[in-house]
Amino acid sequence: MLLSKTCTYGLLATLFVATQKGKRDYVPIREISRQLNISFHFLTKILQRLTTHNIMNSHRGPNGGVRLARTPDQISLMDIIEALDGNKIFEGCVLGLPGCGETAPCPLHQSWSQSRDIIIHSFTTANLATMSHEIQKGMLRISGMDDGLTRKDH
Amino acid sequence: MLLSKTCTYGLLATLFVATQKGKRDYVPIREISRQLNISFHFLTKILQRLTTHNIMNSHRGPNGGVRLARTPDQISLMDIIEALDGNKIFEGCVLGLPGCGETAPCPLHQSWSQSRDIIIHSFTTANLATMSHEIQKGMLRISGMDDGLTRKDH
DNA sequence: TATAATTCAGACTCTTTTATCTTTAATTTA
DNA sequence: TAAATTAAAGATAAAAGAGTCTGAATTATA
Ligand code: FES
Ligand code: FES
Repeated sequence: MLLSKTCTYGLLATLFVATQKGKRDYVPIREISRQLNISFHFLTKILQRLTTHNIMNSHRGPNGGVRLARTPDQISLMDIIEALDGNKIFEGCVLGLPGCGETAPCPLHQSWSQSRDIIIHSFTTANLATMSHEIQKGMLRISGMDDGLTRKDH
Repeated sequence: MLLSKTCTYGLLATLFVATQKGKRDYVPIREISRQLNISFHFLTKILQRLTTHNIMNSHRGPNGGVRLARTPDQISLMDIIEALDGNKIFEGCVLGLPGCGETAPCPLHQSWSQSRDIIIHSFTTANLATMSHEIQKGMLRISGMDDGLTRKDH
């Protein structure tokens, strides 16, 4: 997998929170967990990291939860990916050779670097504002990942 | 990482064997291990799997080792990737949602599926024959991955 | 036939990722 | 102030991936 589970959960949760904009101040983690069918405690850890990376704000107590720390148009998908998976996942040679570059390319370099640039570009330019609009219009989905398993800790 | 370590080692080893074409019949795994700085026992397991998938032939005893089971132009990188990482790594939604497709795309579907097609296409069309030629001409490299660590089991 | 070279096979360890559970601290509301 | 709600923090467990080790089986060759 390109992205870790931690990262995909973090992206989905952030997108979900973005769609809740205006409905309330903070979104409880427990509700995100239930809506997206992600383990509550696992999700808590992920959102903690997003909080320390200044992507989310959190608040305890009744009516607490998490909210976006910045306006949605100032948060790109890449921000979230870097916070959770680090900024090294797109670096380096796909074959593990040291020093990926044109001077000493590996057999896959040409095709890989081309794809990689496309991915990086789209992840960097895609921000939460435009995406949450499309989600709200029903053009994109962020759920439907129910795997039939029941989790105890929702 | 897109490809597992098992898979990258398998690709490098196969490319190395392809460049040895003509020099000898079978290439000993121990020599591949030394040349590419990959743990001998780990590599042995990887090549066993390539043997059962009919990508390699193996031979025991003195002058034994592995060789390509088919001519290099009949083995694509995708053959090796599928044998080692399975054919599911390019399937499915990058966000883990069920049923990746145009009818119910996730927010990343557009950019991801585009890059994915490029990668799949290049891995499928790239075969060992053309690559080993370029490696032998010094245009592409498959080694240089020495990480400074000394492995005990070369 | 003895010996050395080599793959084959399985069990085992170590590390990282993923997930769960429990306790603590902060906050609101009544 | 008491009770309810919620995130924070930490300990632990389960699963998968990566790597190691030992011994057995096979083969060429002297
Ligand atoms: S050198 Fe291998 S991907 Fe660039
Ligand atoms: S639906 Fe997510 S990548 Fe296709």
